[in-house]
Amino acid sequence: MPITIYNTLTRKKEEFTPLEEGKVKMYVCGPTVYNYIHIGNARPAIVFDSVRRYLEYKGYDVDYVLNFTDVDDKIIKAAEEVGEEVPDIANKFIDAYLEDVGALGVKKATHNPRVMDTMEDIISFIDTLVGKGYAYEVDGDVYFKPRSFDGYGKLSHQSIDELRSGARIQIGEKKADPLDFALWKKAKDGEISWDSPWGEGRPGWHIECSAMVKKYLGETIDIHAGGQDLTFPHHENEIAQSEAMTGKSFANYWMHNGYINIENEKMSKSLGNFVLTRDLIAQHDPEVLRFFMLSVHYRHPINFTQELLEAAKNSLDRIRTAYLNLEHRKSSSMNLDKNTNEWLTQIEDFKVRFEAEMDDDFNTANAISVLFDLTKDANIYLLSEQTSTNVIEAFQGTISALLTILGISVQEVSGLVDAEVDSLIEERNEARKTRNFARADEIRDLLKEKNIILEDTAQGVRWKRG
RNA sequence: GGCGGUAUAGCCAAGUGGUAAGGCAGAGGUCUGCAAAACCUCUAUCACCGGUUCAAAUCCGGUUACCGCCUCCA
Repeated sequence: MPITIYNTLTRKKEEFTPLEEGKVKMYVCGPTVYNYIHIGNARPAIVFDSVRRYLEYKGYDVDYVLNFTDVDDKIIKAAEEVGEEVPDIANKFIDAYLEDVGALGVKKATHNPRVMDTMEDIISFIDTLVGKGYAYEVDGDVYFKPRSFDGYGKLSHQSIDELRSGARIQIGEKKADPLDFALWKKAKDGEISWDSPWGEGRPGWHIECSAMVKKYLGETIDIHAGGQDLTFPHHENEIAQSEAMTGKSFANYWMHNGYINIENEKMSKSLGNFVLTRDLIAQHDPEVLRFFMLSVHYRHPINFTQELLEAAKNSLDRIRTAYLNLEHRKSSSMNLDKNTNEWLTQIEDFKVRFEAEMDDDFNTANAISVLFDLTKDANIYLLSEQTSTNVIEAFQGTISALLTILGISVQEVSGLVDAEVDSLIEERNEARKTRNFARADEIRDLLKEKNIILEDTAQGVRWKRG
């Protein structure tokens, strides 16, 4: 089955065909590193990481580039406020970003380019655009002229004349046309700056991505992704810059994830309802947050509340509990032939169904529902009086493999507990044999306080951490 | 004004022509010494109006509500 991707450019789901067989060039717009990331920033990180994981699962070699915007007004402002240098602020929040998304199960990108390290490429990119007549310099600033680029508006599906009404010229800007946007900004006094053919200054926001894509992935890439709000103007401008530069198609598939609301309201500073990823994962299992994000289709808006996160935890626990119960059953299983092949075939079917859902524009919500169906089947299998080791292992292997595509672990707990706990469990077993249930319950309560939950089964006592 | 999104059970959420997946929460039952886990059963005329069709949550027209982008906010 081919993978289909909803392409913002065409507003249709399209069959995915990479430029080069077996390889995917993918670029995701990363954060401006001036603060800890909020959960709205976490969404694209998680969503596109799962896209990447699935592509890799399907055998593609994915070159995954995620940039850091480390030179920008907001960073300069943040640096001024705390009296630190821009690079120090950037370094600090890049580290924090990597730590946060790492906890969320996001794989490391192939490359994490930074603006400061790409300066030469950016400057020469701008220089070429000026030379080709797509951009012009005014008093140390350089602007791009969207009107000089034919396809402007094709991503956001806006006609250039409609856009005009929204555009405006801010004080201090010297644009010839309100639509023009900055490629290079002249340095203000004391501001961090780089030397260029137009004097001291720094790059505009959009140009970095065009330059980085070209540098790390080439003139045309397969997938370009980011948050919905980046469609216009950021991605539209990237297309204009890059295609003006190369005369070639910039990206074949454009993917955009939907927004997150907090308690049904937009996250905003004025409402004071920013939820930092860092704070959240300090209190909750980060993978629960990831599971929560993936339980909604990536293009749809998602509403965040503590209650919904709690519900997501309970949902994920259902899958994880089944995995642990399978584990417990392993020791009392043997290699049986009866019905084994039927079960193995059935398990394989779930995998096929899961893939079909992921093939359909990465429908993780439906893929998760397949995981629940698989879980149910596993639970039903565990009702059998006799179980076969290879079926148990097939269930476990499949649950684990499919969760891994989503970037979530089964959270295997070690089968060992400390000696004291062990002897208590042993004592309780003896107590139960002699029908001393008062003592048995006492021990169960005692261990519960230690966050160890005992469950009696036909195959003996089973324990897990609460 | 331009472009776009969303409206499905108490809650979350799939589903774009063939009679409503899945999860959470809740109720009853089975199992259990009691629990837990699990299993079984139960809970929707899909925002509203009209149309097309043998058949619509799904297509068309209209209405309402909420939201996003058009301001370097993922």
